[in-house]
Parts: sequence; C-alpha cells; structure tokens
Amino acid sequence: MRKLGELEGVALGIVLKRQPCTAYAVRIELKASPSSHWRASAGAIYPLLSRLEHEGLIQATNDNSDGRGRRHLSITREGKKALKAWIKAIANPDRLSEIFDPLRSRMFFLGALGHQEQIALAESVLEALDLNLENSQQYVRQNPASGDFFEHLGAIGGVMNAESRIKFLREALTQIRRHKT
Amino acid sequence: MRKLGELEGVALGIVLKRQPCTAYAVRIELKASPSSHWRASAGAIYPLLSRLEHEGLIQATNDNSDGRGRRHLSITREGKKALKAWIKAIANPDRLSEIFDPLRSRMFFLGALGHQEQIALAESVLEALDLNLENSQQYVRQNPASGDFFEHLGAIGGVMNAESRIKFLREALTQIRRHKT
DNA sequence: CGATGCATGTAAGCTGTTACATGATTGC
DNA sequence: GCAATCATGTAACAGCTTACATGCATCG
Repeated sequence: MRKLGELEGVALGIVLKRQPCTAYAVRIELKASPSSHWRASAGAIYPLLSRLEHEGLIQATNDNSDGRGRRHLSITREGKKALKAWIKAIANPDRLSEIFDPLRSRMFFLGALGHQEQIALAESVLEALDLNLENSQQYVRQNPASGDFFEHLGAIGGVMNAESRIKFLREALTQIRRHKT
Repeated sequence: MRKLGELEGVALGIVLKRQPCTAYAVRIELKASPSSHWRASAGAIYPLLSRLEHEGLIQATNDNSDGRGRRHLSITREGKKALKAWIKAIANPDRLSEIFDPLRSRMFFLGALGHQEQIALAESVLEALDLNLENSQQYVRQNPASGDFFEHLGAIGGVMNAESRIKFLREALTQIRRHKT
C-alpha cells in the first residue's frame, strides 16, 4: 500500500470526517482552515481525489437528485488503513521536523535590512501576528470542546503556535533594539 | 523586479551571508539547517541559482585554482534589493500564515486511531520532539550570540518552536487520556 | 589507491498553482 | 433576472524531488 503525501492525508482525513461529502466541500474546508500551507486549488483536489478513488481508498456515489451531478465521497476500509498509516508516520523524526515557517526563514537574513527597517518590519509583523492569534482563537470558539474533540485539539494547537510566534518576535524585537547594528 | 519564491529568498540570503561561496556550499547549508522544509536537492539549487545569476541578482566568478571549476557566487546590488523585498513581504498576513506543520495537520484526524493507539503515538512523538529540541538547542550553541546575531535569533526561534510543540503535545496527551473515546 | 567529500549539473516525474471552462442552484 | 455560490473539471506551467552522471581533491 502506497504511502500518502501530505495533502493526500489531509484530504482523506477530511473525507472521513465529513462523509458523505463532495470534492468541493473538501476543497472549501481546506481553504477555510486558518494558517494552511495549501491553496487547495481545484487543479490539485480533483485529480488527487480521483487518484484516491482509483486506488480504492475512497468511493463515490452519484447523486442525481439535482442536475449538478454531485458525487458523494466516503472513505473505504483500505482508505482508513492508509489514513492511519499516514497519521502514524509522524513518529518519524525526519517527517516531524519538516516544518515550514516563512517568518523564521526570514529571521536568519534580517541583517540585510538597516536597523530602523528591522524594527519597523518586526513591529508591523507583530501586528499581523496579533490578528493571526485572534483568528486562531476564533477558530477555537468555532470548534469548541463540546464538538469534535480532535478538531478542537488542532485548533488549540493553532493558538499555541500563534502565541509562540508572538513571544518569539517580541523577544527578537527586544534583542534587535539592544543590538544597534 | 520579479518577486522571489521562498527557496529563492533563502538561497539568496545564504549567498549574501557566505559570499563568496559555491552553489554547493549553499546546498550544504540548506541541508544542515535543522527543521527545514527543503531537501535542497541539486536539481533544485543549481537551476535556481542559474536563474538568479541570469537575472542579475547574483554574480559568479570562475576559480581556476584547481581542476574542479568552482564558481564563486556573490550577491549584486539588484540581488540585495530583491532580498530585502522578499524579507519585507512577510508583513503580508497571508504570507505570514502559510505555515506547514505535519504534526498539527495530523492532530485533526487523530480520531481515526483507537484510543490506545492515540496515546502510544503521542508518547512516541513526544520522545521524537525531545530529540528535536536537543538538536535545536545544539544549533543555538553552534550559533552563539557572539557570532552572527540573526543566525542566533533564528536558532532561538527554532528552540522556542520546539518547546511550543512539546507543550502542545503534552497538553494534547493529557486531554486524550481524559477523553476515553 | 580507494573511500569520502567537494563540485556541477541533467532527465524524468510528481505535485501543486493559476487560469480557464462549463453549467446548475439559490437568494435577493 | 442576475449575482453569488455550488460543483466539476482541464491545460499550461512552475517548482521541487529522486536518481543519475561526471570528475577532481583530500585523507588515511
């Protein structure tokens, strides 16, 4: 059984949670989730789900109740097995450290800016991060502990990450101010 | 002036820091950095740097002091302008939230596992995260405040992120134990 | 004198993006 | 009736990976 890619895992997971649902719904959910790496373009989602269907990880039933030719997706036994394997693969330290954070990438090169520019940028990013935190907190409220437990956990993770980034940038800003070229 | 992609920005930043340096050195540095999204494959780096050279953002001088045909890269005035623009682009909230964390992606779907499996996985990931933290701390020691200031800042960011993930997973584990399906 | 590291690249393939194309349904 | 949303897809392209190919230098 083939290993799933990152977007494949996420998409398959969404199918499991929302089944029976359309490919469109999967796409919207991906877009809606805050701080996502994925743009969830149609050109990615539809071929991806076709692939998963072709491999027997999801199945589709045609819904002819209206003229839109909706196709309702659900996960198969094989699909759930593949999803579980995908989830468990995170225990691999290499997979675990495949993080991507455009803010931290840029910190390494902040020295390319002048001292005033550094401070101005850090301050404006700090504002953006505050908005970011508010969005994450709102997402938690939209997914309370009373609803889907793991959706709630993931949302909490988003808040903690946002807080961590703010803490980091505040610390960085303090040190930059002290630094003076 | 064209906007730089993420890997382009990072590569250009490394050239600025290490110049004059070879493309190979850029690649090694990318690989060495802990928790990197990029595999820094030759097939990515060499065409990328050729592109930047072609566009006048970096320049190369041939070094014939040995038979390896080394090409020493350095950044141009235009290149530094492009790099600064790339760094400042992080103030854009959309760019800022393009985070990717394979651990958090999977938290949303942890419910696909049985309760015991959830706990076992979380525990083994927690161990891997501890190693992760140690690596990040070592990276800080390798890049002390006495050296390149921003390299040090970036390294600190790595540690804070590692700590944040551990804190998150500990919290998650506690809640999962309480949850009992 | 052989293994490892330095150094540069290419070819095929996969995955994702943007932009386009089409059409039905719903709400104002 | 018209706009927004639901819904499915394709085509062209960009970017990165794996795997391959080549050859010099250095160290034991």
